[in-house]
This record gives sequence, structure tokens and C-alpha cells, in this order.
Amino acid sequence: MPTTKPSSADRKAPASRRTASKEVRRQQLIDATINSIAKHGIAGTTMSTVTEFAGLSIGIVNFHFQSKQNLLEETLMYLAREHHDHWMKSYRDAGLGAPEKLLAIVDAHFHPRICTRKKLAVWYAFYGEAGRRARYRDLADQIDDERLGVSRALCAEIIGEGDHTGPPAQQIAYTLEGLYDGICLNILMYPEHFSRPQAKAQIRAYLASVFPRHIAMPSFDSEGASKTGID
Amino acid sequence: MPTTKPSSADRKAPASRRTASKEVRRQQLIDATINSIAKHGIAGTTMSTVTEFAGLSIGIVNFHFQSKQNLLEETLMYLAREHHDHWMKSYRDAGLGAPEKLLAIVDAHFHPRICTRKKLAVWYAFYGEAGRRARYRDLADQIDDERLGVSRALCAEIIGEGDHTGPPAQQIAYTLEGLYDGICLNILMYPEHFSRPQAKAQIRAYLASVFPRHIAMPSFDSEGASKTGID
Amino acid sequence: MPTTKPSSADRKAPASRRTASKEVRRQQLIDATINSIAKHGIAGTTMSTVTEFAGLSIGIVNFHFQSKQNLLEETLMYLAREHHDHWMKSYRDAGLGAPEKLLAIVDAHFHPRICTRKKLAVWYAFYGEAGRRARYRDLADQIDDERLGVSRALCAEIIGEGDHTGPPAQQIAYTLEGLYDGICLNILMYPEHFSRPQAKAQIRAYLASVFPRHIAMPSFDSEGASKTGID
Amino acid sequence: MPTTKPSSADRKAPASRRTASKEVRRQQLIDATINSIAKHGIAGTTMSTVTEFAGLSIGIVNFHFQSKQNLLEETLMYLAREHHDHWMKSYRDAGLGAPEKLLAIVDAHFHPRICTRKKLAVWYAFYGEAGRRARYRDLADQIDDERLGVSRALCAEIIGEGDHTGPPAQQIAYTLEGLYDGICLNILMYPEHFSRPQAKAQIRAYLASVFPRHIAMPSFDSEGASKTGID
DNA sequence: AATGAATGAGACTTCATTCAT
DNA sequence: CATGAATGAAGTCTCATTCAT
Repeated sequence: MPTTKPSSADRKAPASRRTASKEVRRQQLIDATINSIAKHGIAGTTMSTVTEFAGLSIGIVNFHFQSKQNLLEETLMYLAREHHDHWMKSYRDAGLGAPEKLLAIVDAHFHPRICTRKKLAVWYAFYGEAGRRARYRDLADQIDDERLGVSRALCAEIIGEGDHTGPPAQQIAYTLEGLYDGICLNILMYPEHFSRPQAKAQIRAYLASVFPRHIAMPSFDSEGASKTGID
Repeated sequence: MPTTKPSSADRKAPASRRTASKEVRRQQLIDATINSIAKHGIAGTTMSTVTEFAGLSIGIVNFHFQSKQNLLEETLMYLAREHHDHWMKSYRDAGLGAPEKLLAIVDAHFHPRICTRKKLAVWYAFYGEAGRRARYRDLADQIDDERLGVSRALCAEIIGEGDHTGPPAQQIAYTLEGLYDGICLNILMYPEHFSRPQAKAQIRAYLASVFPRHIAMPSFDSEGASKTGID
Repeated sequence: MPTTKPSSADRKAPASRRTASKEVRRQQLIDATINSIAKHGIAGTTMSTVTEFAGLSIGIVNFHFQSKQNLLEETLMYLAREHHDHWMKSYRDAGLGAPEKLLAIVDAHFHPRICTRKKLAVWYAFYGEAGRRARYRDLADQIDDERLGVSRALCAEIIGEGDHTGPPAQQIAYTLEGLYDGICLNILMYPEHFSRPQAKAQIRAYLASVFPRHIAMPSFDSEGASKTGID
Repeated sequence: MPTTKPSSADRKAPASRRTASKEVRRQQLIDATINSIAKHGIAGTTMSTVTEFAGLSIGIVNFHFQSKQNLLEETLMYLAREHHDHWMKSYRDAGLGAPEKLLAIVDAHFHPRICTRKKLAVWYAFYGEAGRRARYRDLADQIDDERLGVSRALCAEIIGEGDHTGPPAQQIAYTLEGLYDGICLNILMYPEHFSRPQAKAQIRAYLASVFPRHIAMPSFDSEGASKTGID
């Protein structure tokens, strides 16, 4: 179940700008940071761009986050948690079979709330810096690792059920991870050619290739890319 | 044939020392830029970091590249051309069959000169900025597009040869692109878990899944990740 | 009895709780300011450092002192008054003779409650700013002037009593002032080499030199600096 | 002999503002810093005030001194060196006798080039911060220590020559140090009452008191303070 | 009275760019 | 061609002050 705060949209009514709970302000600033990174990149994100998006004054960031660097890290952490909570919930809520669970994770990846261009832009902005900022890498690492483990276990379960001739579970799980990242990058860079539904179909097709007895090959419309307008 | 200059060490005999020197300086600065981006990221790359890597003075960049932005673009262009020339050559030199050519492109992707951590770091640094810098996107786009076209044609050729039940050529080509990008990102971020040989095997395994009659499934060592030490 | 905090345990019986409380708060903040200046210097003293020492919230200072500048001035004034009252009382309580009175003033200077490292740090912090802040200078000036007058009168009285061959009263009084300030600075900066008792002895020795018939030369232990641990 | 650069006033002719040797610029900025501290105090000294005094642009300080803190330290170091070199030269150039040497050091202290109000203001500004900045204290400490040692040795020499009944050499040396600091503070704060010649006379009077057989008591004009106009 | 979130001026610092040599 | 001192805009961060609660 997601622990991520639903932006506390259900507060009494934020009487005035001067009075908003610390939690609300923090989320407001994190949202503004996501918007700013999506629009200007990490390097182009300044205290000004963030506070302009938030409609607040420039001094407020250091009051709530101590430093710009910390704001960026908290923003990445927020996205990581959101993502994690989402696929975890999908995985748990899915039917009992391993194939269903695997496909639920795939679908969670490309859920309209998770896989927006805005958020993808933020993810890849962080990836671009990950080499230098150990903290960024660690955050992504941690999340990815857990999902990789779950995927591998599910693949192993499927393989164990029947006569499998394809690659081992570990290998499939790695390929899945690669596909997630690669397709998301394509969605980000070439949104006119890649859509979320197509992404899901692509990955399902891959899984159908390696688990032909458990997962059905999706049908492809001749077009391929549908104008889904990924925001 | 690669048009990319191999450091111009083997030039015919420089028309004039000045001309040659100019080319040499440019390449020297581009190399320094790659080193700097790999080490400090794009945001952390300054005229100073570049000229320090190059062992030159700070004023020289504007003389040869007019501006920092232009230097970055020329650097990306250099990498793009190097990459393009490499897979194009592999593709042309490969045997006549479509599967061989497809695999040659795959292999070119993960060639030790192309797929170094340093260069991957630069690529993903640029991707992280691609949303904002149309020029970056266009450069990558152009290269990718051509390769996508070639891949699709090869896939179509393979499909045409026999009874194919998997995804259409277009879809396979897209998935291949996704795999390239995703696996490279993984090599960059988790070099201890991903190696170039393993990457090739992974993609071959995918191709074996969709073209079982044309491409053989590689064997996987139980380990998976070999300590290849990608620099 | 004030509900607000300690340190006011011995108040007469506040006319009204409000009035008492106000006085208590002011003193509490002045004490906190002294602590803060001693620890962080004037430049390093912020509303935060002061209110943290006082255990109060940041908004309270402007309520009681209108501005930071005013708080600093009131703090200096408090120290000046404390100092003045102390030597004045010693002077009045001393025996009737001029030499006794003079020595009483000297001793008052180095009384353990007056001459603490903390308070010295504050004094010299203000001196460091005195050039720019007329208000600071005036405060110190006023106090010093009065004491200088008293000292000069006492010296004149002693000189008048016998055959004096040394410098005139005015000169001795000035030298005394110089010694006070100089020795205090040394106590502040090199506490391991200077102690309060030694300071007194030093000044008594000076007075013994100029008034050999009235004031006895103190004996010096070979050590010189006693580890008095000036706090 | 002073090692301190005389501002290199004898350079060829600083062709243009863009071209001045690093050494010249550094000294120019140190001079500007002294002016700024004298006028605005340490806290009030900003990159702007310094560069305005120097007539240069704001970015130049970090180019030559890396940081404001470093500029301040180098400024103090410059003053310390200047002071040290000055009294050391006077001491060496003085006649052979210990009393002459002692008086030469006293005089050096109050030399018109050393003991200006501007420089005193800078010294006491640093003293005001010395508690927090170990570096400041250490610099002052080092210089003072050396001079204290020399003074003590000279006093001991004088004492050894005859029948001495006053305080021991160590004590006298300490008192001298105290007098230097205290009288300088008085010159700084009350320039209308204290002058350099008077300061010298005051200290000579003290020395005459303790070494009546070696040093003559100066004569005092009835006024005391002469309008010397200490700048 | 007291709190502490919010503001915004101003500080230090970085760095792309210029240009005299 | 190359150097590197100089400039100044722009960024991050601090902090005195305000004010709704």
C-alpha cells in the first residue's frame, strides 16, 4: 500500500498562504521541483525556477529543505517511493499466478500516473547525474534491486512450472529491467513514436517470446504507435 | 568508412602546420570534454575542467569553438558520428545474411571502443538534457532513426524468409532500440552486474526468442555477470 | 510570582505579572546575547543564536527589543552598567585612604564576576566595532571617562601627600586605563599565560613603582602565571 | 630588514588595468581590505566594499584570494609581517645597550607608519574576532611571542647590570605588552586624548619607574595630549 | 505574549566570456 | 595562435524582520 502522502488534498482549507503545514509546503515544493526539472533540467533548475512554480518566495526552500541539493534528493526520493509503492501494490493486488503478477508489474511501470513525460524527464535527468552523485544512484539502485529480485523470483516460478528452453530467470529479469529503462527513454525522447500502451505490448511480446506457454503474444495494430499524447 | 578522425595522427601531411594544428586542437578539446563530462557531468563541466584535461589555457576554447554550448554540441556530434560509423562499418563488413548483419550491429553497439563507461556517461548526461536542448535530441534522433530503419529492414527480411509467428518487424526493431538503451544504462549504473559480453548475449537471446529458426540461443554461464571491468 | 522561567526567583513581588515578566524576558535575552557574542562574535550572532541560547522563539526579540541593533546596544549598556556599579561600590566601600581606594578600583576590575573570559570576549567584540558604531563608543567612553576622573583625583591626592618625582596624576591615570585594557586583552587571548590575580599584581607593581611610598611592591612567585582557569 | 613589498611603486609603468602582475593586484586588494575594515569593520566589509576601494570588479577577489576568508587572513598576515619587520629592524639598528634597544622597540610600536588609526582599527577588528578564528589568534600570538621573548631578555639584561628592586623581567615584559595593547586601544577610541608621542612618553615613564638607573623619566608637558592628528 | 513560517535584500561565490599581451 | 587576468551576470544561501495565528 502506498505510503506516499496524497498531497494532503483533504485538509480543512489552507486558511492563508502564511499558514500551511510544513508537510504541505514540502510537497508543494517537491511538486514544483519536478515541474522545474522537467522543464529546465537539473542544471537549469534554480531556486528561482522552483519557487516560481510553487508561487512562493525564494527564501522558503532553505527553510524547508536546508539546501538545494537536499531538495533535489528529497524530490528523487519522493519519485522513487511513489514508483515503488505503485508497482508493489499492483504486484500484491494481482491474481495469484506468477505470470499475472509479472504482467501487473509491467503494467504498473507504464501507468499513466507513473509514466508521464514530466516524471520520465526527471528520472533521466537524475540518471545523467547518477555517476557523480552517489546518493542518486543509491536511491535508484535500492528500488531497482528489490524489483529485480521480485521479477527474478516470478520468472523462476514460471520456469519451474514447465519445460523451459529459453534464457534463465536471472537473464530474463535483467532484460526486463533493460527494456523498462530503454523504452521509457524512447517514450521520453520520441513521444510521437512511442506510447504507453505500445510499451506494454512490446514488453508483453518479449515475455510471450520467452514464456510462450504462459503468456500470450499480443496482437499488433499495423500502425504501431498510437497518438496517445503522453504528457 | 569512418569519417571520424583518429586523432589525425595519420594525416597525409598537413597542408600547413597551422591547419593541422587547428584540427588537432579541436580533437584535443573534444577528448577533454568527454573526459570532463564523464567525470563531472555536464553541469559540472566548465571551461576550466575542460582545459585542465586538455592541458591548455582557458582562453583557447572560445577561439576554437566560439562558446561552451557549441563545444558540447560538437562533442556530442563527434560521439554520434563515431558510433554511426562504427555500426555502419560492421553492418557492411558482415556476411551477406540478414541475421549476420543484425548481429553485427548488435555487436558493434557493445564494442570495447564504443561502449566504454566514460562514453556511456557522456551519452546519458546528454540524454538527461535532451528534453531542453533540441539540438541534442535531433542529433541522437537522426542517428537512431537511420539505425532503426536498417534494423527494421533486416528484421523484415528475416521474417519474409520463413514462417514467422512473433511480433512484426517494426516492433522488434523498436524493442531492440529499447534494449540497447536500457542495457547501456544498466552497464553505466551497475557495472559490477552488467558487462559488455553479457549485454550481447542478452540481446542475442532476445533475437533468438523471436527468430528461433535463424538465430541460435546463446548459452548462459550460471554466473551471469562476468567481471569484465568495463572502464 | 512570574510563571516565566527561573533567574527571577528573588524578585520583590512583581507589581503585576506582566511587568515582571517583561523585565525577566529582557534580561534573559541579554544574557543569551552575551553568551552568543562570546561564542560566535558579533557578526556570528544572529536572532537564531540568541533565541536558542534563551530557549525562546525567534519572533520574541523584535517584540522586546525592536531590532537586533537595539538588542546589541542594550547588551553593551547592561555590561557597562554592571561594570560601573561594581567599581563604584568597591570604591565607596574601601577604606578612607586614596591608595586603598585606588587599589579597590583595580581589584574591582579583575573581580571574578566582572572579568570573565565570556564578558571580555563581548567587550572586545564591541571594541572591534566601536569605530563604526558611535553608540558603542559613547557608552564605553562615558563609563571610562568617569573612572578616569576618579583615578586622576586619587592619584593627585596621593601625589599631594608627599614628595613625588614620577609622572603627573593625569599621566598615571591614563597609563592605568591602558593597563586595564591591555591586560584584559591578554587575559582574553592568552588565558594560559595570564590570570586575574597576576593581573592585579601587575598593576599593583606599576602603582608601587610610581608611588613607592604609598603602595607596596607585591611579591612575585617565580612562576608568574598561575593556573587560575579563567572561565 | 622589512621583507614586505613597498607596493612595488617602482614598476615600469602598469601599462593598463588589464595587465598588472599578480603581486601588484594582491597588494592592491590587501590595501583596499585594510581601508574597508577600517571604515566598515570586518562584518561590514564585503566583496563590494573591498573592490570598490580597489577600483576593480567584484569577481577579482576570488581569482586572487580564492575566498573572502582567505583575503582577510592574508590581510592580517600582511599587517603582522609589516609590524614584525618594523620593530625587528629598529631593534637591530639601535645602539648596543639593552635600554636603547628596549626603547627602540617601544618607539617602533608607535611609528607613524605602523600606528595609524586605520591600522589600529583593523587590528582591533581582528582581536574582536580572535576568539572564534584560531587562525587570527595564532598569527597575532606568534608575533607577540617573539617580541615578548626579546623584551624579556632585554629586561633581564638590564636587571643583571645593577641592583634591581622592582618586578622580575618576565613581569615587566608582560606589563609592556599590556601597555602596548591598552594604549593603542585608547589611541583608536579616543584619538583626541591620546597621541603617539604621548604614548611613547607614557611607556618610557613606566620603564623609567622600574629601571630608574637606566632610563630617564621623560618630562611631561602640562597638557598631556597634543593634537597630533593621528590619522 | 509568544510562536515560527514567510519574505526578500544582500552576501559570497562561480564561471562563460572578453581582450590586452 | 595562445595565454590568463579581468569582468559581471547569475546562482545559492543567510538572516533581520514581519505577521497570521
